[in-house]
Amino acid sequence: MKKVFALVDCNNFYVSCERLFRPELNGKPVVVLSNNDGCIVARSNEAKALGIPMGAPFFKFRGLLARHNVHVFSSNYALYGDLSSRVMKVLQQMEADVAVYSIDEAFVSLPVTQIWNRGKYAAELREKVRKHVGIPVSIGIATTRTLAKIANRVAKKEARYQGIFDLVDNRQTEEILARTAVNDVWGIGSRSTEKLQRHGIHTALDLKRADETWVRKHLTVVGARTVMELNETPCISLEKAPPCSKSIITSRTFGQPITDIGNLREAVISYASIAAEKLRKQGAEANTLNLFITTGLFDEQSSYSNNQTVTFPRPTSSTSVLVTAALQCLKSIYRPDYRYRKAGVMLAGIVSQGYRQQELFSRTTVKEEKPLMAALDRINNKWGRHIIQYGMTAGDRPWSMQQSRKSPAYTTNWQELPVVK
DNA sequence: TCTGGGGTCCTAGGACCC
DNA sequence: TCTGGGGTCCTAGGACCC
Repeated sequence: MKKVFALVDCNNFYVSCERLFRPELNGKPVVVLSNNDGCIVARSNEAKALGIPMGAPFFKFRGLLARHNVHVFSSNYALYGDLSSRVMKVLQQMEADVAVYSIDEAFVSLPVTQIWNRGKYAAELREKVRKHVGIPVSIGIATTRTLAKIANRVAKKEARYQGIFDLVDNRQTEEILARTAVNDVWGIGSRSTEKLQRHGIHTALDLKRADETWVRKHLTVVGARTVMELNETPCISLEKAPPCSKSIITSRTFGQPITDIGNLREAVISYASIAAEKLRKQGAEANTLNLFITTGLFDEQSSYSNNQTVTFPRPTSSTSVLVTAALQCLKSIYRPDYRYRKAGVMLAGIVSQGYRQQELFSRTTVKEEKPLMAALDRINNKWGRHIIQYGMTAGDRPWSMQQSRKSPAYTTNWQELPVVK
């Protein structure tokens, strides 16, 4: 029997999270900003209706937002992450095979027994999430993930379907594909869209019927897979539980440009520490660390970017080792007199600790360091990130983020619990 | 003044080996 | 005139996603 996928996608997720604790904002225009209050990354339907595009720079839309009384929030990832895991938990309780795809989306592979009953099953899913978490979701159902994405768009856009749309054995399928622009197909970005349009392919239906060899040649196997998926042959697979990620990046744009190496060092220490924490959370260790610094893409004539990689003699997750390596990199690529805007630490060559090969000759300090790192993580978890930090000086942090409109961490910090009056 | 952050996968090309 | 022919592994860069 054919598999059937349901793509469950939270509606305007970050906005819905904010509204959960500010119900008076339902029906009003709301947007959420990226780190540093840089871009608009989530919009309520009312904000979309005002013509605010996804990813728009905040400063360009300030006027419009003010004129229409749009509520603006800085991003609150502690809140969104917590609500996301609650949504995913509800899905997992439905005896389905759940592949979490992003913070606000999951592909649910329907249990065989529910395939004939899929409309009802989806409605039940949707209701459970609403009741237990309070976040509205839309569900698209189809025989491949690419088609489920398209079904989800329909569910979201057309109110009459009440948040659920089913493309399995649907006679309207071709009509819907004909109405879907090719750049709205999952996996087709702007570059591919250009190529396809030049070749006369404008809609999802055109792409479905496109010549496979041509697609393979110009869009590689990735594009060819998309065509197969449009033709109901599933070939994009997702790991249910990825063992551990292949790379970890921690990078930020600074609150203000930095020239001083002292400030840069502090930012780098902080990013390396966060990356090390992420690594330990997965029970993993990394082989290499890469540090990059840049003056930014939109900058004046004198721009400078550089990066450097260190490879460790053996994989590590120790904050002190990673911080030391990052600082060495910084020393060798730092050039004075530039206005730096961003820095980042990237860890790669990641292996889970269990897989690490035994070493014969190392007189490691690992034994003593493990409990230290565990204690560090415990304390920072309990009291908030970076209560304890490596070699930081107190005082100004010109590099730290600007987030002037952040909502409280309602669900993850005892100090910020919502109060019922 | 002001344009995010964190990932994945694929391909081409270089280095190296026999 | 006319450079061997495969392999493998690694890295950088492109494209895409949310």
